[in-house]
Amino acid sequence: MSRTGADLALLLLGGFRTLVDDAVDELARRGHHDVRPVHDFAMRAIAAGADNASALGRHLSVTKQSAAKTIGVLQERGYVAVEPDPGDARRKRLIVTELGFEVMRQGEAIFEELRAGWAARIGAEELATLERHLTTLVGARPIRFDTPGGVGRDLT
Amino acid sequence: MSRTGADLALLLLGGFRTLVDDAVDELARRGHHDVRPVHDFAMRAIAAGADNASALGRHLSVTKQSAAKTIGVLQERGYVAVEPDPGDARRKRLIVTELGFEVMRQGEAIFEELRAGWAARIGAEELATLERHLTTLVGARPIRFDTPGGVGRDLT
DNA sequence: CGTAAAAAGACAACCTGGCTGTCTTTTTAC
DNA sequence: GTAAAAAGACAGCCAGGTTGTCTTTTTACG
Repeated sequence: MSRTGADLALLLLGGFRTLVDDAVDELARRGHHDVRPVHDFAMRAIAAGADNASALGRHLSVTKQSAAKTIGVLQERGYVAVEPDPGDARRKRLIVTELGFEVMRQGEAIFEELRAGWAARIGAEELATLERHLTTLVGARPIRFDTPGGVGRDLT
Repeated sequence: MSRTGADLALLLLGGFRTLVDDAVDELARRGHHDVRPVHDFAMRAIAAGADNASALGRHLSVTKQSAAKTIGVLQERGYVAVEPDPGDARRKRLIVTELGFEVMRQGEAIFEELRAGWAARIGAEELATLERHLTTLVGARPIRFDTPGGVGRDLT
């Protein structure tokens, strides 16, 4: 059956939503009712080295103000701590807390289970091929998390 | 290289954004600066039979209030017309206008070009396989368009 | 035929995650 | 020493979603 380009876009979004919705549901079942995908991705970015709001914004391809909002929520919920940067008074250093790491670990485990389910359904080789193709097509482009309906713009 | 489940989710989102961002940019170049993906998908759903706000909401997996907002924007911009339903006074019938169809046609063409570019890069057979796999995995699940960071809920 | 339930839509307010604009403080570069 | 750049704070706005409440109309049922 022939598909249109728009259908391809919807398939990709559908795949994303399937994984993410299932992951969020499972995290909620495990007691974390207040974690959304952007939170997990933000914590991953912080743990990977984006340790201030400006850097996190760049990592997530959002403004530092938007990143700061997300940080505020993560801080409020105890997943991230903020402290002064000893080497630069302008900066606030971000630290993923133990609770934050716990949520990230559970998130990883859940995503792995979901991915394993996908591998079981279409074949591990086929899934690896699918991932390789998407890596080729998407490349290193920064991924933005705003509303699929929304249009982001280049950031400073 | 081994990938995590979260990376898979990001690859899917990245693929979606790549297509959609490029499509929106190209539509803007062709004079339609005010069309966002949710508008195109809403018009597609209306043209496919979701001809009132409640039905559109179900189609898009959002509340009828949210669908009504999108309809309001599309109406304001001349892409959709709203008229009373002769058979049911409660309902407002939605009609995609000629301008709306024009935008949809251009959107289709742009998405086809983008998809063709993908086929050129990884092979038409490989792309068809990727689509078939995603169709298997995503199935008929309704796709929601809210913020990837957001968590939608079951709707009435 | 009358009434309760359901459906469609309108309206208001809220939420989330993005944006722009403005400002202050601090660091860097010259 | 000063200008430019960077980091962050704050306010307000935007888009697209939600919930809650309400009215009108249709449907189902006794």
